[in-house]
Amino acid sequence: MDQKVAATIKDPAILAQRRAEIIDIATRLFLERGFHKTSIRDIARACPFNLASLYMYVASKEDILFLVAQHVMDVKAKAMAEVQIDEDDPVSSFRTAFKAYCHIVHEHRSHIRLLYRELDVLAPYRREIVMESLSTVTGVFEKIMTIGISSGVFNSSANPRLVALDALFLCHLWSLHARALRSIVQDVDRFAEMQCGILLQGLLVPEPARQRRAPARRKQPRGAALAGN
Amino acid sequence: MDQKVAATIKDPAILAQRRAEIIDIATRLFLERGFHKTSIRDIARACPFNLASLYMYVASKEDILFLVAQHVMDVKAKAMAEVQIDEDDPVSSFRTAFKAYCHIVHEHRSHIRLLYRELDVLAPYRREIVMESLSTVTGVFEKIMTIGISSGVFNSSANPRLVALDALFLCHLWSLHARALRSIVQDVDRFAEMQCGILLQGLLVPEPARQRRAPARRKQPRGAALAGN
Amino acid sequence: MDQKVAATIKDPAILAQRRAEIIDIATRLFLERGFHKTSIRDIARACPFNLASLYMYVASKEDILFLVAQHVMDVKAKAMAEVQIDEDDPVSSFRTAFKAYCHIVHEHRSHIRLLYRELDVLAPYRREIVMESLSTVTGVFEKIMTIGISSGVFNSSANPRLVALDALFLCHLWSLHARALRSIVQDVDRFAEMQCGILLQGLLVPEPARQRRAPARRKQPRGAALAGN
Amino acid sequence: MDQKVAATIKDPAILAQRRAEIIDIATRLFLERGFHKTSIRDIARACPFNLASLYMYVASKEDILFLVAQHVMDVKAKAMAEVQIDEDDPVSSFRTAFKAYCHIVHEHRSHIRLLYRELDVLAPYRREIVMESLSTVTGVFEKIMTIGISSGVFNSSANPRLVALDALFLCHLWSLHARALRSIVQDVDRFAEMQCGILLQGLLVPEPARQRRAPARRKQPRGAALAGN
DNA sequence: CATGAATGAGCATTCATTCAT
DNA sequence: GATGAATGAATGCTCATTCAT
Repeated sequence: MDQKVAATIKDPAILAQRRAEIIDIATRLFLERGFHKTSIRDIARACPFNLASLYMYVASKEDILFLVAQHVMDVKAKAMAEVQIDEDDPVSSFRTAFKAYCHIVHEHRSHIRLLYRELDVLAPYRREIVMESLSTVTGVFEKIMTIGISSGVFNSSANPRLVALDALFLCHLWSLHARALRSIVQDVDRFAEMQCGILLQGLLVPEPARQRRAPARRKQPRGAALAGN
Repeated sequence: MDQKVAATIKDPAILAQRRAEIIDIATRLFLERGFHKTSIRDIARACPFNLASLYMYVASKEDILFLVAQHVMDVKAKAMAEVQIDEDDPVSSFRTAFKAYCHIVHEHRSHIRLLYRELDVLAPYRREIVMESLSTVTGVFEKIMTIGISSGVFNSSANPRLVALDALFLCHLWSLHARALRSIVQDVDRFAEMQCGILLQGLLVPEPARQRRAPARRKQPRGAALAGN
Repeated sequence: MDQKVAATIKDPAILAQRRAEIIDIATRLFLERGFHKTSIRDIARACPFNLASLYMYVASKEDILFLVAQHVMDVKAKAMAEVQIDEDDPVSSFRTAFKAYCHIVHEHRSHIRLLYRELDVLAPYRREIVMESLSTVTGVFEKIMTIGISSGVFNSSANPRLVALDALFLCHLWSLHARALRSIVQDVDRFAEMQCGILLQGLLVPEPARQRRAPARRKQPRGAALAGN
Repeated sequence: MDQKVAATIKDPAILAQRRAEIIDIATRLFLERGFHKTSIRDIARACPFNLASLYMYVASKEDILFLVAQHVMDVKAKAMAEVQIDEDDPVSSFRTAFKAYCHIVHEHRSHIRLLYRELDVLAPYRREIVMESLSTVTGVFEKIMTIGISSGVFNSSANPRLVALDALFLCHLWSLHARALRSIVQDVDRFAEMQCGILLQGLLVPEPARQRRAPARRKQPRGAALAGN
């Protein structure tokens, strides 16, 4: 993971350890004040080594952001990789994966916000390297979708990759629009269930079961309709 | 929209015109290099007036970002307000609104990315002012949902506000992950249709039509899972 | 008094009135924030006329300080000129003048501090013009001294002009070292008396009356000696 | 003396040397053009190091003024501390101290003027730190006065602290009003003698020696005037 | 391998003053 | 005579980075 980031130091063990420290400290500071308002001096000050030394493990401030971004993605990917998924039952698999990812998002909600905010600082090729880590997550959903479609459980018109992306970002909502969501759902579990329900069942009531109450066209929606959920 | 941003100038006509120029230029530069890497000097250099004059129309660099953000939101809100929606048919209303918003997002895709990136620079109270503009869009979806639910077309278990937020965000995907999407869908129209399809119909094939190929292994009945908790 | 300050305006009546306004406002602002931290815009903002108009009555920021300084000196000089002095009795004249000037200093203590602080901003020739106003005050003391010396009441070895300057500045102490004085004397009246006493009587006990209590050489001064006053 | 002024540098020797250079240069510039008209760039330009380096030794422009002020006070205090004073003879002690301080004032006359002018720029707590150095000087006079009073040489009605302040200020006159004094006394020595004479002996001719030429007109007996109230 | 010192380039903002109308 | 708009020139300060030791 550290390829692409040049160092003046030779010993890989020291390098790894120092970088871990840098990542840890920088992440904390970037979260607190953002990338641009955190100076390299701020980072060095919090490090157990010198500002000049820092430049032995890292070649520029951008490098640090890259390392931090990669680390965040790594942690998320690993967490997702550990989720046990029963491939035999696509529906419950989907649910499990969705809920799991929601929890991961919840746990790293500020990191995700950080990435959405600061990733554009990176050179395009690095941005892409970071973004590619997403495939660990989308891959899970894609696989489930493909299985589900071929087994006839999932709508064959749904594009697995698009659905995977949707799933991913519907979870990210919890991090990106926390404020707006707070008035709708209080905890992640409920959020995960609701989102998953919408995604799986869709909004439409299935034709046969539908009974139009129309011609009702009142502007004021019925209390019951709103309270029903 | 210009309230909350102080100016040293008196003539409102000049103020409006100059600010329009500033917003235009700043938007372009912020998109190119980001807010922090764009200096006030860069902006002034591209303006037909002096750096000191710039401060007659705007009191700080943050003001400019605020103006830009408000402008972007305004344009989007106005475009959305012009969409004709037939309230009698919630489903087609939803589709129309969704597609319309997708197109708006498409047209302003870079601006939206800008907002996601730089909004955190603003003072919280200003961030909120900007975010409140979203209600113009979510409001449309919320209303459609409420009508649809009360008329029995939409699933009564769906929370209108959450769905509205989902719709919005599913459209934003087009802006935020254009790159990842490019390999899946080529044009907005198709994107809009697919997303709208997923949202409306869900991923599950309706029970009666389904023929399970694999041996059933459900942990709990599907309906129960949604209604439960 | 307004000579030496150029104006673009012709009508002397308007000029005088406007300048009076400017002096008033500028004095207030200079006292509050000092000369350098008061911008010409600050002054104009508090004026009933425009910043550009201000430049019709005054040619530069320095001009304003000059006007203010002259005004302050003028007011003090006039106040001193009104003091009734009985030339027949030099001692009581001296006392009266001293006390009167102490009160004037007290009344304008912040203005005096302002002058001590900011006068060096003025071009030397202007500084001198302002300083010359002091002669109104020193003149009073000089005259009293001269009379007193020739009538044998005052020590003929005392230089009238030096004494006059001393008297003046011993009064200024009240303005310049207010802080240090606060723990010694509370009100001007007492201060005036004490200072005047020292100046008139000197510190030495007249030879004939003196009785040395020596050889006492204790490091701790006697409580009585300190409490005696 | 350098406490209270933060630095980014670690080596105290370099810090001390650089600060000495800064103090030296800044003092010169502040004297020439005043604090506000001297820019940090002006100072840096005259320094053997860079503008950015300057900020390694000093954290703000105010710091520099503080350092300069402290230095001036320090030098004066040290010079005063070296004056040999014979406590057995308060009168000659007073004279020695007074003359010594006059010479110190003479040597640093421009620095004293600088302090009177610019000290108000400092934050109050720093102004106080600087002013407290005055006690080194006033302390000397106070002590002499106290001894002199208790041994009956000095007028017991004189407040030692006020006299100390007066002595100080009467010396400062040489710095603050050099111009006005030039026509009265040419050199410091003569000035010191005259001032000291006035202060010690007072203006009044002792009663027994006095021969009034004018008809007496006293409003109240002299002694009463001093003791009264 | 480590670090203290150093710096060129840059930043947001302000201000006294002028001038066309 | 009055004023709104405009600006050239500074100002105090910061920062990512380098390099001699």
